[in-house]
Amino acid sequence: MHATGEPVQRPEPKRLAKRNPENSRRILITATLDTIAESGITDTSVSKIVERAGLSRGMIHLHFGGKQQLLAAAARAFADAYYKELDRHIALAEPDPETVLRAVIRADLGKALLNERAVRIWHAFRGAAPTSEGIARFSSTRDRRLRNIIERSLREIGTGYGPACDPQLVQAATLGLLALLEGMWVDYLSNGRAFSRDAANVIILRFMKGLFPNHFGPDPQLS
Amino acid sequence: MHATGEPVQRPEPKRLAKRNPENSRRILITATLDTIAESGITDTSVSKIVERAGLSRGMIHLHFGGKQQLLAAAARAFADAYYKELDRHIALAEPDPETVLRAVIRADLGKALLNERAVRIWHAFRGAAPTSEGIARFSSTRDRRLRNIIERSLREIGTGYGPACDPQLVQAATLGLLALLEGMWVDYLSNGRAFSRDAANVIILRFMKGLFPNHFGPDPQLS
DNA sequence: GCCCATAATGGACGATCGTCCATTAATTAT
DNA sequence: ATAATTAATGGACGATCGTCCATTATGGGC
Repeated sequence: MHATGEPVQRPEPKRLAKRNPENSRRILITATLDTIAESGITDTSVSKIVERAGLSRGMIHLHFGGKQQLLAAAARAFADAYYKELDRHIALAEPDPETVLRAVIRADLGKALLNERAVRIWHAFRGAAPTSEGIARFSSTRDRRLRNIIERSLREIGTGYGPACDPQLVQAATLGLLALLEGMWVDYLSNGRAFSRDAANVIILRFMKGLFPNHFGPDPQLS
Repeated sequence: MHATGEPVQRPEPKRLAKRNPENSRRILITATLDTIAESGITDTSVSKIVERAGLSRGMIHLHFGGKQQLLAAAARAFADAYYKELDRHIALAEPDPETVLRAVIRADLGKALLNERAVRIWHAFRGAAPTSEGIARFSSTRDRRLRNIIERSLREIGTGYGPACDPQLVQAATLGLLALLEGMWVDYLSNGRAFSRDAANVIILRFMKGLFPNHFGPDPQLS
């Protein structure tokens, strides 16, 4: 026993985690996305992130310089993951333009990209983008890249409809398809349980066939 | 001069604002929506709201019971304003179903509903809805009501296409049109400057005409 | 003119926010 | 083996958060 009432200052032999900065960054980004999906971006705090990550408070400032930059990095990582999966599907479909578009639609509506976690994160970033430069950069990237992919494929398809084809048809169809995909994500977010991937796929194909009657027939894989 | 260094405790004859609780509620809701549009929902604090409203701190707790309920009330007010404008357009168009749908599309893309402030607020609420019951209630109201309006009109139009018409066509077209409208709002948010109301209108009509060839011909008011 | 119900005020409060940094420990270089 | 480098820690810090309430001002009913 000690004579004084003072508690013994036990140095507590701190076991630091293995040094692995790259891994720490990855863990922090994942924890950030998970927290946003679970609590919403408003309630995503530094404390919640580091607690989920199992790392110490200082890591965010050390590796990203601040919370805002971490959010931007998370937005970038999220966009990268989206395109990694999308590109995988597109690579299998090329070079036929209609097959590419079918693959894009199927991938965008697939479980890997369209799920509760992803759609919550997506819309949280969308809502925050107008007032956060760092987030906006990677929230708009998707549109640009995806739009180019769609537009290129549609232009190729459009040539098959001869010069009689309205030159604005391709642009209209590009914007419309993008809007349809976005709208389906919103529908999934709002209606969750009632949403059907196959039904959404069928609807989009119907709309596309309306503009390009010689293409986008019913998917044989779907009812 | 005063003998002591103590500043005189001037009672400062407080001029309270006129008593008008209903007006105070309205001012607070407007200030909330303006703050969300300007700073994003993450940075919308009680302090910012009351400062913009020119009212005192306690008003939020007094009139709404807390910040969360104020946000919910603001979401409801925003949805109400949307439908007030929409209903105004629909009333002029009834009872012809195609005219109603054209009015819905035109109203949804019009300056009164689709503008920078509105679209920022809309997406901020959308992003917050999954984790806020109060906001979700009035964020999904729009879908339900709008969907019913669209579905009813489309069903009426669909009958003109005889029994050969796929019974799922109406449902598909309803979901597709909703998705297109949502998607156009997202496009406006992301691409702001490049967005064209008339172009969006034309695109949606094209898509609808693809499903209902005897309807939704080019709007004579548009190029 | 007085009273009473209550709209309005603004500061106190503890909690939590994000940032920062002195310290500790793990790794690399010498 | 020792020094130098830097990843990792976790608490301190002031700022700001949202809530709450004692107090003050107001307007309608008597």
